[in-house]
Order: sequence, then structure tokens, then C-alpha cells
Amino acid sequence: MATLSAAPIPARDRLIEAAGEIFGDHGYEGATVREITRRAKVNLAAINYYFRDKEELYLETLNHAMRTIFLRTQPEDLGATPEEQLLAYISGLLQRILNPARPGWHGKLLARELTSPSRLLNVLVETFIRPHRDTLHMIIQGAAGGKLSETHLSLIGASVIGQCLYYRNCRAVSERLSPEILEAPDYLDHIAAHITQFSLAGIAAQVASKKCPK
Amino acid sequence: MATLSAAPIPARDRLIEAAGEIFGDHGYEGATVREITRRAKVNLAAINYYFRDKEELYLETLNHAMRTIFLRTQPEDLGATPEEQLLAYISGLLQRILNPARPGWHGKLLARELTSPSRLLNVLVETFIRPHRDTLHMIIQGAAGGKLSETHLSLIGASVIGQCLYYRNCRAVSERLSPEILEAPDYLDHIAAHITQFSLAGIAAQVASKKCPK
DNA sequence: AAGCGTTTCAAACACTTGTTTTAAACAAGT
DNA sequence: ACTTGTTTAAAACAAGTGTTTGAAACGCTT
Repeated sequence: MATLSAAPIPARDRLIEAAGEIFGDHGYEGATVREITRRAKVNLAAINYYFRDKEELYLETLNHAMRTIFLRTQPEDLGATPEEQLLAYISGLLQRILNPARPGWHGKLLARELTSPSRLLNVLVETFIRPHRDTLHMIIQGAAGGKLSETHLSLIGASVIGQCLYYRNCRAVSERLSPEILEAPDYLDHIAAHITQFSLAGIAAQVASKKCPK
Repeated sequence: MATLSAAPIPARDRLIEAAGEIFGDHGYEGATVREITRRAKVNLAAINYYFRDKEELYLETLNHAMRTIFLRTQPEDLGATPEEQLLAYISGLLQRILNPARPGWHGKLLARELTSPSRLLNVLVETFIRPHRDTLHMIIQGAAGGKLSETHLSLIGASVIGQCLYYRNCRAVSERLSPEILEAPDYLDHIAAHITQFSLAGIAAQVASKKCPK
């Protein structure tokens, strides 16, 4: 009764939340266990109690972020036509890595891991990223009409992903170079629409150049 | 005479070179001055002798990398047609951030700075990045025939840059998901050609949808 | 040779890091 | 009452951090 509004979040969960924020902002080596425990409002020794050490806390936190970012969405859930599927895929990805409603450290942690991988990257790629990539390739293949080779699929997939990750990795630059894009309240939708249209045209061109070589 | 083949590289330059490698691999906070001085084969105190402290060494190193990465190339140097210009621009960018002949830490340092900026980012954007961005916008405008608004230019520019940076930021993932792309000896040319074709189609689609809205 | 500014060196400084230890307090279950 | 697992608290540990110091060695001009 008295503790009705007091949120009884377990200490371990508070630790992961605080660790995510600080690892996301300062990286693994830049983060200190003292600052993490301070923000989590737990004792200094709690890290070594709930986790073996700082590294296991990091891996656990990273795993937590990856699991919520890479929710599996089946192609049939995305839409009817390949165009709708691609838009849904891109929009979903942007939401997951940029939506301010989600904890910002999810995307930050992912971006850090991609740029300077830890020893978890291998399992991370196979468990989370590759299935997502396969879905994307299927959508692209659908939009192209089933004509593209594996190499072409990889190149196009990289083009799509690269366009999305730009707004996460280079957000600071983007804010300075073209603030007008990020200011609109529904800017994520605008960006998703642009990337979709841009990429569909690229795919079509790829198909056309394949059909009549030269 | 006796010291003919012995390279008398000054200690300060050796420091910057070593600092670049280690900052690029471990980030600012993960790098230690002791490891830097060890690799540079200078005394520990040399950092505080040639630079005020660790931070000034980092800023100096970052500045060095940016200056060599962002060589100014005028549009007229790039080629005759907008298509050739875009290819030259993309190819040049990829070379600068990925060419293994160059010191690898240039690109790594840039990628790190974009993802988690230091207090140098503002001057860095204005001095190095914005002029480059303006060049790219000019090329895109040329390829589009001078029809695009500032916002569209920014979106398309981000798409082009994002595609290029993908291979720097997500190299580790790319190596695992599609190794066949990175194995070819002239893979940078292949990627540049793909991104150019892909982007030209995207630009054309943008122009078309602008002309006949609906 | 002597003097000079520049550069190198080993040692130490004060401080922070991750981790461990010991103790005690708390709630819940038997 | 007595465990049991959880949480807090304060202190200490060894190792590593960036930085400073003072003296020695160097290269050069006078």
C-alpha cells in the first residue's frame, strides 16, 4: 500500500539500464563501474555480485539491446507488395535505431559494436543480423522480380542498410549540415519514404542493366 | 653517409603516427599514453613535452587525419559529365577511407569521431566536411538537371554518403555476411560503380516524381 | 672548450581503475 | 527462531592511469 507508486525495479535490471546508457555514451573502456553503480543507485559491489565482472555486465547489456532491436518481423507481416514490404522494413529499422521513445542507448550500443566489435560480434551476426539480412534480401528479390544474383543482392542490401545507418552513425554531423531534415516531427517517416523510393529506383536500374547488358 | 638509410623520422611525427593507430583501434579513452610511447619508441614524457597532454595529442592526430582524408577536389577535376563526376567523387571517398595503402587509422579515426564526437566536431564539420558536402550537392544537382530543392539534395547526399560509410563502419559485419564482395582485388572499384549506378537511378527517380507529382 | 637550447631518460607523483573482502541489514520461507 | 538469498555499506587491494620532475645526453654555435 505504502509502496504502491514506488517502482520496485530489481537492482539487476537497474544495473543493465544504467550500464546501457553509460556504455552507449562512453564505450566499454570509457565507462567506469563507479559511475554505473551511482546511476543505478546500487552499491559498488553489486556489479561483481550480479555479474562476474565489468565485461560480463557489458555483454549482458549488449545482448539485451540486440534482442529488443532485432525483433523478428516476417515478410508477410510487412505488407502485400514488395514496395510496401521494403518501406515497412526500412521504416521499422529506422524506428528501432532512432526512435527517441525507445532508450537511446540501444542504437548507440549497436553502432559502437559495429564500428569496433567485441568478441561477441560473431554470435551477434549469426543470431540477429543474418536472419534480418535474409529477410531484406528476400524483399529486394521480390522487388526485382527474382532476377538478381547473390552478389548483387549483397550490394543492394548494403546500400539500403548504409542509408539507414547514416542517420544513426552520423547524427551529429547531420544535425549540423541539414538540421531541417531532423526537425520535422515525423522526420523518420520522411526519411523512410525517401530511402525506399531511392532504393526501389536503384533496384530497378540494376534489373534493367542486367537484362540488356550494354 | 653512415645514416643514409636510417630514417630520421622526428619523435613528434612518430608520436602522431603511433597515436593515430592506437586511438583508431581503441578510442580516446581506451588508448593509453604508455602504449603510444612504446609503439612510437619514445620516452613516456615525450607526450607532455611535444604536446601539452593526451587530449592535445588526440586533437592534433585527428586534425592530421582529417587534412589528409579531405583533400579538396574541385568538380572540374572529377570529370566531364555529372555521371563521371559522381563516380569520381564516390571512388575518391572510398579510396580515402578504405584504401589499405593508406594508414588505416585515418578512416577509423574519422568513423569514431562521427559516431561519438569530441569538442572538435564543430570546426571539423565547417572546415572539412561542409565544403565536401557542397561539392557533392553540386554534382547531384548537375546529374538531376538543376531541379532539386535543398532538402532533396540533403536527403540524396545522405544516401550517397551513407552507402559509402557503410563499408567503413560495418566492415566487420560485411566481412562475415558477404565476404565475396571484399575479396576481389579491385573491390573498391566494384563498390564505387555499384553505388554510382544505384544513386544515379535514385536521383532520376527523384526528378521524375518531382516533375509529375502523383 | 664552453655554453646553450633542445631532447631523452628513469623515477616518482597523485589519482583512478576494477575487484575483493568483511560485515551487517533486510525480507521471505520453513 | 533459523535459515536462505538479496542488498547495502565501508574499506582496502593491486594494478594501471596521466602527469611531473630533475638530471643526463645530445647537437649546435660561439
